[in-house]
Amino acid sequence: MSLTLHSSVDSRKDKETVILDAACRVFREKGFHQARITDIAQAAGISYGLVYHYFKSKSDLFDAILKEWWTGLFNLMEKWDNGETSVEDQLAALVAYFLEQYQKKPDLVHIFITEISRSAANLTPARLHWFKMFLSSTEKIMSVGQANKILRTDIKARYLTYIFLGAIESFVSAMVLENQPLRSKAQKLRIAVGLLQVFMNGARPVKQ
Amino acid sequence: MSLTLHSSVDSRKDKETVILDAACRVFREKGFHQARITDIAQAAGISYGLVYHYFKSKSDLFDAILKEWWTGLFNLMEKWDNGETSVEDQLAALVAYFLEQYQKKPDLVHIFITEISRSAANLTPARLHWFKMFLSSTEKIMSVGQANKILRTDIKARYLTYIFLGAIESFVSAMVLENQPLRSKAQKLRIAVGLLQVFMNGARPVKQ
Amino acid sequence: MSLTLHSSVDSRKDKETVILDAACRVFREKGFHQARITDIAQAAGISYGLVYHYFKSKSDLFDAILKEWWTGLFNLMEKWDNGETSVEDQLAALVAYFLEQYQKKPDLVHIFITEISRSAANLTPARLHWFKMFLSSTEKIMSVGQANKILRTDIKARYLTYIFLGAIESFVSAMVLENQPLRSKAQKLRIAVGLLQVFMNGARPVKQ
Amino acid sequence: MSLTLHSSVDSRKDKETVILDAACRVFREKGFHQARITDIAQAAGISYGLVYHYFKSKSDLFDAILKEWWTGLFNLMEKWDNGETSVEDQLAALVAYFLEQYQKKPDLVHIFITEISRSAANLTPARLHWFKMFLSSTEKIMSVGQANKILRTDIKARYLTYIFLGAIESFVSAMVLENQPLRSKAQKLRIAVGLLQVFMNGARPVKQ
DNA sequence: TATGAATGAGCTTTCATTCAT
DNA sequence: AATGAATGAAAGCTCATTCAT
Repeated sequence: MSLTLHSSVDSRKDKETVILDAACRVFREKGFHQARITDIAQAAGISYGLVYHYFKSKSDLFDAILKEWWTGLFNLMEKWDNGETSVEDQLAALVAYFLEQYQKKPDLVHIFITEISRSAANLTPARLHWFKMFLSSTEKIMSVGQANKILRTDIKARYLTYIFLGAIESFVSAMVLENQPLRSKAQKLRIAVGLLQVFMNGARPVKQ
Repeated sequence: MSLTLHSSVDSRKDKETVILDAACRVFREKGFHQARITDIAQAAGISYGLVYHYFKSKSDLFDAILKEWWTGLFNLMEKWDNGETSVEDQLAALVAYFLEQYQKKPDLVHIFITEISRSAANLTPARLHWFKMFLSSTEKIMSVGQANKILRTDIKARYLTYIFLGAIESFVSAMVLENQPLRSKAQKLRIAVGLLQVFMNGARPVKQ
Repeated sequence: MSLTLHSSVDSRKDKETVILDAACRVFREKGFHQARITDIAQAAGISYGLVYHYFKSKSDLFDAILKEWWTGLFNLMEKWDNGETSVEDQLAALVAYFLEQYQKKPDLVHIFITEISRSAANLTPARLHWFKMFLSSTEKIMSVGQANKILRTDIKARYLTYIFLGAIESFVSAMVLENQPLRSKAQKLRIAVGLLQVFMNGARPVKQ
Repeated sequence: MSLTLHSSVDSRKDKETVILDAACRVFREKGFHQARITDIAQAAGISYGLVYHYFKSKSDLFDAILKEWWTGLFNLMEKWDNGETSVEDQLAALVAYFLEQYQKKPDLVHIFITEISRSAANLTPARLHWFKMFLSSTEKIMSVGQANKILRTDIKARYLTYIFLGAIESFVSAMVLENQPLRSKAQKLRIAVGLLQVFMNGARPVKQ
């Protein structure tokens, strides 16, 4: 009996995951507004009515997907609150997070880029809140980098933030568009290092 | 009489322009799919029926907006066919085009970025065609830059293209998001130079 | 001056006729509801606004077309009120009227058949009124024919009416469909005679 | 359990039938173009959205109605391919089919006449295809009748086809218009025989 | 849990009609 | 007389969401 219950709970989690994965795929393919619940249900191999058994609404389902993204990201960033991690390491860790996520869930990264980062103007208040928190945290890193003279100061910290995220996003978008998989750990490292190098080179202080 | 006729022709053009401008604004605010004809008509101060007097459909209206963008861009790029312009100058001209357009029509630039560049996966065939032509042309510039040893070759020309465009887009997106106006010619130049510098620095060949 | 006025009146008539002819063509091609004022104006070589200068509405324009039809038909039939014309001659005259009209204005006949005769269930009260008057008059002829023993009585006069008109309509429809012109007077006569013969043969009293 | 499943399947069929019947009624009353989905839904006692749950579009719904008509008709006619049925019997069977259908589904017959037979000029390609097949098959019967000297040859087989179908249609139209029900089998037979007689008499070869 | 029937708000588009010029 | 800009009612269709089974 208890086994049944347990497996039933697991089954709930499993089904939720199946739906979330399907939704991820469909949201990435069509975008939030163009994605239909029917599409998601079909992709998950269930009836569309069942989606509402697990999620309150389309919006709710979307937020559940985003939650995964933000949880991972803020878990990572809150470790830096003690100030012991170098700017380079923090930026490297950010790049690494994007690439790791891209490896595990490319759709999730793509959704973040297109539906959040690139659509910031139209976000719901809750979604905007998380995004702004993320921007602020990244901007703080840039400010420290400027204070430490490893980043140029003739471009505002917020702009450096945009450039940095833009570079990551471009790279990832490109890989999505080209359908490029991240095969080995080595390859991931090489790209991460290259990407960071391009940014740090580009953003290093100019000799007057 | 000729004046009347002339002003009548102008009136049609004027109204078309009013609609196009309103559409530009609304498409930027809400995105193509979320923008309603009613919104556009309201923004233009006319009834929704009139939109269809000037444009065949919502899609047609959108294409009319894009046409302006592509016309300007390809007019610029076809001058380089003779091979007499340096890679740096071509890239600088591209940056300048984006910034100039952003100054004149920030919404247009934003639409290009969000609806074309960042949504390439869902474009209509016609729209994809133009975008791919643009990508190819830019990639060709990067290839020449690599051949001339002013751009690193450990990153594929197509990826350099994405990074370059991504940097421009990030910058412009940031300005859109921050509602940052481009006040003086000097400011525009400074940003363009800075942006190009960041890219060229970041993308310059690595000493082995 | 008076010449000018006169020619102006003529010009009004002319333009009205042009519109009526165009409308006839378009109504026949598309049916009343599918015909657009724009189509008619285009067919007439004028702007759609001008149609409303000559006719109050689309419905009004349609009625103006029908008026031509009914006027001719009732002009013909009222001559028979004195009872001096034989049943055969009356039926022959009816056939002749349809064929003549078909020769002069095939579209008009087609409109009568499809929009009035075959759509009797949906007519406006005014249009239904005229149609019912025509049916009654024709039925009266059939009744006389039955009384005179030249038409079978085992089929109600009203049904004979439908068959008779149905035969004419079939023939004319066929000619319309096959795009068959009525070339000579002789040909017209031959068809009229044949058609009448088919009906009279078919409808003649059965020997018990 | 199996009962529940079965009744569920039935329920889908039932609802489809309810919609088809309602559509039949409305299409007959207003014609295809004037019939609104709302009308059909109202007639079926459901919401308009549900119509789209069962049928892809208004056109699709219309075709579903026509399919019933053509299926019955071609099932009947393909039995004659072996050439063993006499011309009279074939024509009689056609008349009978129209009358039987009229008895069961008068709206269906009316729709065929007004929307297909009488509107052949504006049919969609698919609809025209079926209609032309039917015309050809009927024309073939007439040709055989002419070869067998039981039908006059001074009228082309195709024209005889039009007259024959026109006679049936007139009759049926009349019954529709007069709201005349077909009460008994005997009555149906009498009308069928009368109708065929009228045609065969009218179309029999003329003695020279 | 699971299904899909049922609903209706909401969107694009068409087109008769009006009216300023 | 003549044009076509302007309006808005009306219709087809989509799809998130609810709910009976």
